[in-house]
Amino acid sequence: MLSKKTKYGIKALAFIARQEKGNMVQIATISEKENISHKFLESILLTLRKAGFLGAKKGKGGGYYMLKEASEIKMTDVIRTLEGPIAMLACVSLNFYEKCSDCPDEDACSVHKLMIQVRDNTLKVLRNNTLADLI
Amino acid sequence: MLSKKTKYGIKALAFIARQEKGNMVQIATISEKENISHKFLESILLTLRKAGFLGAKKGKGGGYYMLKEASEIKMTDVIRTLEGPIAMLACVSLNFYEKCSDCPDEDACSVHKLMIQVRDNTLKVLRNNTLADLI
DNA sequence: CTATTAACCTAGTAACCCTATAGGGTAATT
DNA sequence: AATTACCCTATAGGGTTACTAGGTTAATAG
Repeated sequence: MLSKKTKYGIKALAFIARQEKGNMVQIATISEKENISHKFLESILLTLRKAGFLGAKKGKGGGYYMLKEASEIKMTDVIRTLEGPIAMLACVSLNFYEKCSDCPDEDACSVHKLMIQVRDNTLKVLRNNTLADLI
Repeated sequence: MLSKKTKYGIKALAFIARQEKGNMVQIATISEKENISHKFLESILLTLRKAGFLGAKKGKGGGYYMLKEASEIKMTDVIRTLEGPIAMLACVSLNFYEKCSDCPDEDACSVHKLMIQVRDNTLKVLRNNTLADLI
């Protein structure tokens, strides 16, 4: 299950992407419109800015804005930034791989093979969807 | 990410299904072969028995055994029993639906639509795989 | 130059869940 | 009598989640 952090982050990104180009969006605006706690959202947007999805400007008239076109932002990248691994098991994760302590031989593991199939199908969906598709 | 409970449960089911028909498998055997804590496994197998996947027999020569053919056990059912929802968000779950507190209109939610796609693809894989496919 | 605005940053935190571990007793079967 | 599942409680460390509090820094308006 996705954490609220991820869910809120995606909704916030979509909100910003819906604005006219160059427009600044403030935390408070998103917080109100999307029913997200102001402080929690603050930390989420900071993460997204540091990951290169957003730019920010301080002071009056400041706020957050898109750095790229929404169509260039793959949902895989957003979710990996906010949530971490997309795979259901660390031993089948492409970006967050970890060996299972209980498995001497990964290739012999029945669960492993199944979860690779699930991962591939999930990735297919998330790679084909960009932020633009959510708007 | 899947919990260890689910992972262990699937491995245990696969282990039992690999035996000759009618054979009893004891907790201790699975625990040793699959590197799973005996007590933890005990509670997992109990869950699986109560859910109707396994039968059990007490006393000498007792143990767990399959109640159905492995090919009749869909992975969706196993995972729902052990893990709960398969969907990434409760608001797109077929069996464990819950409304999101922050969404006034589900159909307008950008994340919702995406997660339905993910769910459908995941379900496709898990429904097409039975326990027999893991062996 | 000052006040205001709004993002930045560091902590902290309460509640909850995960992954067991431990112990003990009961019930059924051989 | 021995074996093996069943069932209950308790506990405990570690981690995550979803925030909250409060101060700092940068930009802009007047």
